[in-house]
Amino acid sequence: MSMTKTGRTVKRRAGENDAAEAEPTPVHQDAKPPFDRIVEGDSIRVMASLPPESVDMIFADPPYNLQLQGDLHRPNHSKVDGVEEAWDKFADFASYDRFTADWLKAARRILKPDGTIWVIGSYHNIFRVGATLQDLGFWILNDVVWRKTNPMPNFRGRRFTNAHETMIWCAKDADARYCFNYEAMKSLNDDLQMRSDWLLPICNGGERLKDENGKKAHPTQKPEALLHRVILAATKPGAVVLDPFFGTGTTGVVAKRLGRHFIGIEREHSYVDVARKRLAKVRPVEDESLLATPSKREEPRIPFGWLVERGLLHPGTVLVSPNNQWTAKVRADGTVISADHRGSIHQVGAAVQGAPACNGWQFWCVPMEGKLVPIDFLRQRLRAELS
Amino acid sequence: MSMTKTGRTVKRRAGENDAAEAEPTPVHQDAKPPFDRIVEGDSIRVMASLPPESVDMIFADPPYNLQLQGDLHRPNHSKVDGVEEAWDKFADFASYDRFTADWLKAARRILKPDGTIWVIGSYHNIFRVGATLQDLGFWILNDVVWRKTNPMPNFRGRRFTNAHETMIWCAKDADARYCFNYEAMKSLNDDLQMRSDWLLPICNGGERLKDENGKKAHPTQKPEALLHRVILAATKPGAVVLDPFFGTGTTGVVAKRLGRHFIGIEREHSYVDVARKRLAKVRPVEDESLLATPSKREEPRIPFGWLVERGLLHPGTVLVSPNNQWTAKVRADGTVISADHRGSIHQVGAAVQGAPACNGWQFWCVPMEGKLVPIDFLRQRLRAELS
DNA sequence: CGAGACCGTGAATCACTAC
DNA sequence: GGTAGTGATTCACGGTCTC
Repeated sequence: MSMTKTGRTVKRRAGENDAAEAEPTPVHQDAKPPFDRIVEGDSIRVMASLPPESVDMIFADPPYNLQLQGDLHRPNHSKVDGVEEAWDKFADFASYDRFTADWLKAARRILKPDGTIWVIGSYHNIFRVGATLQDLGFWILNDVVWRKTNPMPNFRGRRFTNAHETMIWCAKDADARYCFNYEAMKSLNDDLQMRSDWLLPICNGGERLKDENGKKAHPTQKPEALLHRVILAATKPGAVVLDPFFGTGTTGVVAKRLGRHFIGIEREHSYVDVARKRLAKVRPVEDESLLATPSKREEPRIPFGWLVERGLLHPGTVLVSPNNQWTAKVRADGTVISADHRGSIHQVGAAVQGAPACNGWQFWCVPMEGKLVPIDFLRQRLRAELS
Repeated sequence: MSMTKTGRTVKRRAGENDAAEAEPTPVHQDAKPPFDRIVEGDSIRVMASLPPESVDMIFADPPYNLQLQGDLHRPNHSKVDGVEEAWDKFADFASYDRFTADWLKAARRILKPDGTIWVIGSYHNIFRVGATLQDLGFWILNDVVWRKTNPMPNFRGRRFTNAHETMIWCAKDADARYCFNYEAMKSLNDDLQMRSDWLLPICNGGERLKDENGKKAHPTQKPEALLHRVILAATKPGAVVLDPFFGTGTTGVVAKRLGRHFIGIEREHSYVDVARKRLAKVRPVEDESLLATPSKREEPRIPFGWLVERGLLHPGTVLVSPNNQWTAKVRADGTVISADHRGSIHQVGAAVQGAPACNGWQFWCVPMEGKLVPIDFLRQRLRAELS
């Protein structure tokens, strides 16, 4: 069957031939790969000029094809600074797919047989990227979700806050002997297996590169912590890491710091300029273990609504105050309603008492085995399950 | 160009026609949709038998075992030699894509213009599903990550623990007026916007259905909490929710409990059997008012002039901005006039501040009992009278 | 100097009705 | 169908300013 490991291998060869045929003018052919350098130029052409099977890992942050329609304003009327660069404009899905297949074929040709590729994207493009990766014979190892601690909110209240991006991690074929530093990932995660969802802040503050006017140097600069985990997970020291959409060079910075080689390809001269200066300041670390900052275990906050979702309480259940003086009914959305008030357990608790504030977790009770038990008991039970 | 909202609309019509043409033998044509029932049979055929534009939401958990799907939809393939095997492998992805496109087209035909569809999957199939959804003209609203609190560990230590699944939520086109119960989701999350990453345990314990031998009734039973959030987010009470791969009926159970109608389609008799028994035990929440969260957007519109007509404000009354900086006088026709501007409360509010827009209901105040109260308070009073 | 208020901002496919 | 008008809508941080 085509989903077998053998099947993948056959397909891969086909993909490589295609890429080779499409190769335009060679640039570095027969030359040594341009280690630890930025090559200014078109990704596909530059990759086509590199020796086949010469890089250990590829990290790619291609244009997302965002298709933003009009301006978006915050509630305070300020305008959201969206991605308006020409490099993110594609005529339609077909041309985006063609672009994706072209650069992925070129990437596949230069990837070592046991190398891996990471591609990051959002729902605008990631499904097309993933399907193309599979079509070209790449073997998906994981899809990894980057959960942002501080995403931009949804200002109009019409969707869920878009709080994550997706990375697809692939080996070249199903039976490739790719590199995964299991132990490093485990120790980075308090000695628990690293999961496929990573919680990391977006890049801002001092790390965010800005020009002399305070304008961001690149609209989509990735945080170094993200690349740290990627490179640490999937390469050994001394490996060659290539980034075909180098931007301001985050991949190169982290690779260099971690004792890996990098190759950066970037078309925009202004980005190349920023990346060169940035890289010049980076010094590789002597002792790698110093960088293994364990991730903090998150203690999940438990919204009251989760008790309803999870069936620990049902819509219509009556909550009672400790003295039996007040009652409130549970609603499906996790609010409660008393005779005169509707809102959160805290709001309604405060309102019925005429108090300025109230801890609804302690105030509201449910009868259990003949006694009134605060709903905090249920929260504790749920927290134990969720941790 | 084809990526515009208009483009989407055109594409949608095409998709519907395709589906209509592909329709096989009608089963329930011209009949009322089989509300609150399970239909035993093939998803695509059953959906083709339903009236067009008749369901409000579709939740689908399609099979992603490409090997099993392959032989269902593959065109005739009698012999394969070594070379053709590569084609065969490719044909497998292609046949899964064909299967996906077929059921999604059938789903699209029966979905109301303002309905939405949710599809859940893992990295094995979700990229192909997402690309097909886009190709058919569906407009992605969010990709939502279900983070599992208790995923299966990775035993061989060769990858990250696969700790999540992905749901894609789509409207029928870019300019559809889909349903999103923003306030309900916000309430459910302690009054913070609901994000695109959801933390929920997998289905086990008492909720997990097992046969008399303790064997799981279904390999991938979804937790009811997941469906609770999905259905509460994207439907109103009374809506029709269809699940074309019903399994043991989690979608139906939650829909019924939350006062929505369900239609379940399932091919395997054993699953239908389990689902029927399970559904018979479910009792809907009695009080419908516990199910829906009121939203400001849906409240009846009250023109400012009505306050003047009804005597809650009089011509000549002076409105004041919260900081006492600006004033405007009420006119008999429901416009207001400041030193330099005349127009609606919104227009004058914006003009005096030099802002691009202004919500006059919140901006303008009247003194009441020594304090400045926004005129929105008067609107609420009038609304109460009129309801 | 520290605490707290205030402001700016991030890969964003972000209304709806009435005329 | 196009245009104009109404009016609903934000979380986590980092940096700066104020007291």
